[in-house]
Formats: sequence, C-alpha cells, structure tokens
Amino acid sequence: MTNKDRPKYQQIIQAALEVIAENGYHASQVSKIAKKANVADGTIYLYFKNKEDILISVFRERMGQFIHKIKNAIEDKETASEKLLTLIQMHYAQLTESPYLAKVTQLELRQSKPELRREINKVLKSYLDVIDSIIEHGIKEKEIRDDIHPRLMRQMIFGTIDETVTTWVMKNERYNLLDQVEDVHSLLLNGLTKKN
Amino acid sequence: MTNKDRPKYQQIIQAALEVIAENGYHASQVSKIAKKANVADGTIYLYFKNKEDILISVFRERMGQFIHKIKNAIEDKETASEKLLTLIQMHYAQLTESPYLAKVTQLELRQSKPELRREINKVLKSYLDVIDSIIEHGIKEKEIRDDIHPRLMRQMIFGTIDETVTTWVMKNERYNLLDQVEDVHSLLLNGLTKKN
Amino acid sequence: MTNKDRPKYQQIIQAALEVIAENGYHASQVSKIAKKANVADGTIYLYFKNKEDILISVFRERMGQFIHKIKNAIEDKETASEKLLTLIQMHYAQLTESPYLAKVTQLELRQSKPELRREINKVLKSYLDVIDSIIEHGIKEKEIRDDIHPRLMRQMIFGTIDETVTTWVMKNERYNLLDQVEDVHSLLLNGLTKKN
Amino acid sequence: MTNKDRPKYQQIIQAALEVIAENGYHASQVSKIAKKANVADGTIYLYFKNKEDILISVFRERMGQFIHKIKNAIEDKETASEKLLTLIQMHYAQLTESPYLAKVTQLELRQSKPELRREINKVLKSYLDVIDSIIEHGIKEKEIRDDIHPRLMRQMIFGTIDETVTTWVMKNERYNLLDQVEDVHSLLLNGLTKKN
DNA sequence: TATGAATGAGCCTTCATTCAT
DNA sequence: TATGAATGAAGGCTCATTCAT
Repeated sequence: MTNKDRPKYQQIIQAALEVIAENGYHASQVSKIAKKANVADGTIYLYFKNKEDILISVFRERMGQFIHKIKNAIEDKETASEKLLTLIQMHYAQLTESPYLAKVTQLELRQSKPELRREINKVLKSYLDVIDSIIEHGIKEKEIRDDIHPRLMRQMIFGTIDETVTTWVMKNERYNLLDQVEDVHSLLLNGLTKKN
Repeated sequence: MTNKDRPKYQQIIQAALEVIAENGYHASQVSKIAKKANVADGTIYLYFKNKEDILISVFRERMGQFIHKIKNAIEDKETASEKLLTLIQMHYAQLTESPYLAKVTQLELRQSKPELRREINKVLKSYLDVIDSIIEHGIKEKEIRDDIHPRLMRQMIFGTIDETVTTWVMKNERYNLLDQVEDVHSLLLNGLTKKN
Repeated sequence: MTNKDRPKYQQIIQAALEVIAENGYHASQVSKIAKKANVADGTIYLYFKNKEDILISVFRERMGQFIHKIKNAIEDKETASEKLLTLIQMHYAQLTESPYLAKVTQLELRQSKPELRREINKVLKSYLDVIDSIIEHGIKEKEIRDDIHPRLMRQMIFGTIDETVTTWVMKNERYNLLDQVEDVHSLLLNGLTKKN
Repeated sequence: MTNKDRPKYQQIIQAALEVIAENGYHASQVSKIAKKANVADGTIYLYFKNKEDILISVFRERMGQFIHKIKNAIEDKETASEKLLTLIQMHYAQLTESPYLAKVTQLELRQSKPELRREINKVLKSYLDVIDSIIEHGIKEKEIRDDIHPRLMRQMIFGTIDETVTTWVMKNERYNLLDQVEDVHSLLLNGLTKKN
C-alpha cells in the first residue's frame, strides 16, 4: 500500500484544499492544514516532503481526476464541435460541483512560488494536450480552419474558458456557470462577427 | 506638489518593477527595492503606506499608461473590427517594449496576496471597460452579433489575449508576439470553424 | 536472563557505535540506529530507557571491555615503568583495532549533552583509577617521584595519551599510533629535558 | 567602523559566552542570547550570519586575546624552561580570571557540530604553534631533548595542561589552579621518574 | 516481545516596519 | 526629508518517544 492509498493521505489533501480555499494560499500554514485534517503537524511530513509538496499534490490529484473525466467524456463524441461542447460542459460542471477546487485553481494557485508554478504547469500541460487533440481532430475532419496556428486556437479556447471561470469565482459564483455552455461554445466556433 | 510628482516616487516605482521582474514576487523585499532605487529603506515609507501600496502603485501607474495609450489609439478607428485589431496590436506592442511589465503582470503579480489582487482587479476593470465599449459599439453598428451576452464576448477577448501573452512570457519571449496580431484578430472575429 | 544478555541488546549497542562513528553524534537519530540494528524504532525502548541510555551503554560496554583488557595486561608486569608501557601500548592497540570506538570516544561523545558527559566520566573514572594504581605502585617502589601530587601525574599521563589519540583520529588515522608507544613512554617518564 | 567595533557586537559575544557557560551548548537558544544581550532576536543577525557564527566568533575573539597575551608574555623569556613556565602560568591565570571562558572551552565547545569544531581547531592551531615554537627554541639551545618527535612533546604539553584544567572545571574550580604551576612545569620537564 | 505510524514540543531565521538622529 | 539600525512576530520542519495492534 503506497502513501497515496492510505486514508490520511487523501485526508490531508482534502484538508489542504479546503484550507487554501478558505484562507488563501499565504495564510495556509501547515499547522492549519494538520488541524483541519485531524492529524498532528508532524504526520503531514510522513506523507509529504514539505509544504510545497502538499500543494503540488493537491493540484496533481484533483486536476488529474478533473482531466481524466473530461478525456473520458470526449472520447465518445464524433465531431470536434461536440467534443469541444463536452469539454466546456464538463469543465464548468466539475468546478460547479467543487467550489473549493474552483477557488484554488482560479485564484490561489496562481499566487505560488516559481517551483510550484512549474509543477502546476506540468499538470496543466496535459489538459492543454486534450484541447490540442480536439483541434487536430477538427482540422483533419475539415471542421476546423487550417489557416491559423493550432496553438493560437488552443490559447483562445483555454483562455476563454479560464477567464469565464475566474470571473464567476470572483463574483462569488452567484450565477450558474453551466448556463453559458452553449454561448461560449458558439463564440469559440463562430467568433464575434454577425453572420447573415 | 504631491508625492506622485516627486522624482523619488517614480524612482521607487521603477525600482520595484525591475526588482519584481528580476527576482520574482516572493523575493522582492522592501530593502531590495530601496537599494535599487538608491534610497534608504525608511524613505520608502515616506512615499508609500506599506509594501502592498508600492506594488499597487506599480500596477496602477504602469497599467494606467498602458490603458491610456490603448484608449487613445482606438478612438480614431471607425469599426469595431479595426478597434479590436488596434487593441490587440497595442497590447502586444506595449508588452513587447517593456519586458519588465510583461513579466510582472503575467506572472509575478498573480502570486500576490488576495488584498493586492483585489486592487489590481480595480485597475484591470478599466481595461475591461475599454473592451466592453468596443463590443457595445460593434453591436450598435450591427458588426457584432447580439445573440450572446457581451460579457462573454469580453471574456473571450481578454482571456485569449491574456493567455497568448502568458504563454509568450513563459516561453521567455522567444518569438515575436506581434506576428500573431492578425491571426488572433481573425480567430476572435470568426471563430474556429472552417467557412466555405 | 537480563537485557544485557539478549542478542538484540548487543545488536543495538553495536549499531549505535557504528551510526555515531559514521554520521557523527548530531546526525545519530534513534531511527537510524534502529534501522542499522534491524529492529523497529519502538523495540529500542524495550532495551533502553531513552536515547541517552543507548549512548551511555555504548560507552559503558565498550570502555568496560577496553579497561578490563588493560587491567589484565598490567597485572603481570612488575615495575611501574613496564605497567605504564603496557597501558600505553594496549590503549593505542585497542583503538587502532576499533576505529569506530576511536572516532566515537575522541570526537563524537565529547559533543554530547552535559548529563551524558557526566555518565561517561563515571566510566572514565575507573580508567583513571587504573592509572592511579600504577602511580601508587611506582611511588611505593620508589620508581616514581613523590614530590608531586599523584593526581597531577595521572593528569599528565591521561592528558598526553588522550591528546595523541585525538590528533591521530583528526588526522584520519593516517599514521601508525603504535609507533609512538616507546617515545610517549619515555616522555612521560623522563620529561622534556635533555639529560647528559 | 566594522561590525566588530560596534558595541552590540561585543555585547552579544559576551552574552553568548555567559549563556553557554550557564546553560550548556545545547540549551543556548539564540533567543536566550538575545535576551541576555538586551537586543532583539533579529538584531543578532545584523552582526552574525547564523547561530554557529556567534559561537565561532565567541571562541575566536576570546581565544584570540588569550593566545595573544600568552605570546606577549613568552617573548621576554630567555630559556625554553622559562617560556614553558610562563605559558602554563598564563594559561591557568587567564582561565582562573574568566570562569565563563574556562567552562566554555573545556566543556561546552567540545560538544559542537563538526563544522564548528573545524573552526575552533583553526584557532587552537595558533596556540599549538606557540607551544611548537617553544619546543623548537629549546631544542636549538640544547635545553630540550632531540630524540623525540617534537609533535609528541607538544601533545604532552597541551594534553597535560588541558587535562588539568578540565579536571579543575569539573570539580567546580574548588581549588586554586595556579598552585599547580611549578609542579606541572616540573613534571613536563623532568617526567615521572625519581632521580637521585 | 515487536512493530512503526503517529505525535507535538521546540527553535532558527526572515523581513516589513519603526523611530531616534 | 532622509537615514538605516533595530525590532519581534511568525512558521516550517525534525525527531525522541508513545501506544494500539
């Protein structure tokens, strides 16, 4: 049984997620996480190398599941358009379900030290890969234009989704993110211009 | 003569910008800023309330100019499409010209404490207002579709531009951001879909 | 069967000796000793009251044997001069044979807490007694001068031997300690002065 | 004005010496030293790199003076015998005058980490050099025997003096160390043997 | 006996801010 | 205005010891 399967590991991960969401990254002392996880301060260090390792693990574990679910949901879909719709829908749905994760990913983890950022970006990379594969598929099937560098397309997709979630989190999640799925999908596919 | 007009005020602002860009947010001690600005530590506190106030001022001053220049450039343009093209072009141009500002806005200041983020967002708000006014103008002139909430459009525009810049900064600015202006503009206006 | 006769007791003592010699006193955690002794951390506490008790026991056991052997070897000798020669020879020989013991007694255990030092000194006392008995014998037989307090003589003998060993250990035992036996013996008996 | 000339530097050195002498090396927290020196904890770090640096400095400063005074006193003396007598006398006199220094050098500083030991040995080296120069002088003048390696002679001299002081400190300085000067001098010069 | 996961007290160091000059 | 020496609160981490199994 590895560390990750032990109940205390997940207990600490969850506690860390909540503490960061509630207090912000900078006010998240190890002792606070330990208390919320109902373990002694020292116990933390049986499961994690140091404070940074806790935070990286929170992100890796949670975003890992997050991305995994999206990947699964997309597989079935035929067209790039459907795949993108599903991605947006799943992205919004999961963050709606887990406000802690939303708060932490959109706000708190952006306040982290360079080394931590680097680790976060590794995880993020695998999400961007998912988006890239949708674009590639769309281009191959001639659904998506091929006159623009795919990297820019991915940046538009991720940038847009990310910005809509950030706004929603900063507005304290007062509206329903899922109501925007179709409109965001339409915007990304068709752009701003009025067609007639 | 207010504080802002005194030479030391600008001296400290500039020093802070450079120190953050060079050392990162977390390694930007007041003493380092003071040294770079050639003033004593204590002198900082004659011009700024506290450390946070320095950072907010950096952002306010620099982003103020940044936004002001974009506003000016856009005024002349007739169509929403032209205005948007100019905004993208100016956004990229200014950050290309000032690598310090790019590094600080895209990476370092996102690592700041919640209170600081809030102040930064106030400044950012006036940039988002500029984007909103372009959209509003476009809708009125029937250039821009009116079936989608303008807020979502603005989020796509800002999210996309922001994400392209972040990628560029994280790639150590190894390519020319300005080469992407037309493509980003086309993507935002026309979306991903292949037209025929 | 007392603790001392159980195999694990000696196992832990030997492990402690090696761990201290290899890692130094300050890096000798109980867990490290347990691992080297192939027992669980908790097992240590079935045989020893606490960490200090391990260290004292190491010293007591090893120095006990050390002193015992010297005592035995001296018994046979007739004169104080011969006894002293044998003591020096045995002292050097045993530490040459056991580099762990040398490193630990000369360097590492001197870095211990006052309480531990006190215990160590109790053991040392019995070694000093051996030296005292040689001196006493020599005085009685008129081999050794009686115009100087025997305590000072013992301090010269022990101080000199101890200092020569410390130097040797700090020079990483690069020369043969036993080569010095006769010279040290001559120095202690005859002093520094040139006779003619 | 360098750090060393500022009053607080000496204030902290003296406080550290007293704290170590009173509490032992291991119970000498930085905060305790700061309190005794009447400065804030942080102030310590304006004058010393870290805790170890305080301890090294204590030793360097105090032993520096110690050795300097002995060197001066020896210069005048003609013969090796007189020089040695003066060295013993000065060694005992200075430690008698400064019980703190005695306690720290004989007991506490031997309980230090390897890096600290190394620094201490550097200082000690210059004391051993003084002893070596006496021996060399004595050999040249045919006062001291030349059939024994001078290093062994030095080890006897230092080992003996050191051991006599250690015993005295451990006996809580209950007798007068200076009473032993002539006897120790006689022992070192003439050895243990009864002459007739 | 034996285990080893869990405990939690303890401490060095940083750095934003102050204030006497 | 300007200085910079001094302040002191705050927190991550280690490791000897315990105890449920």
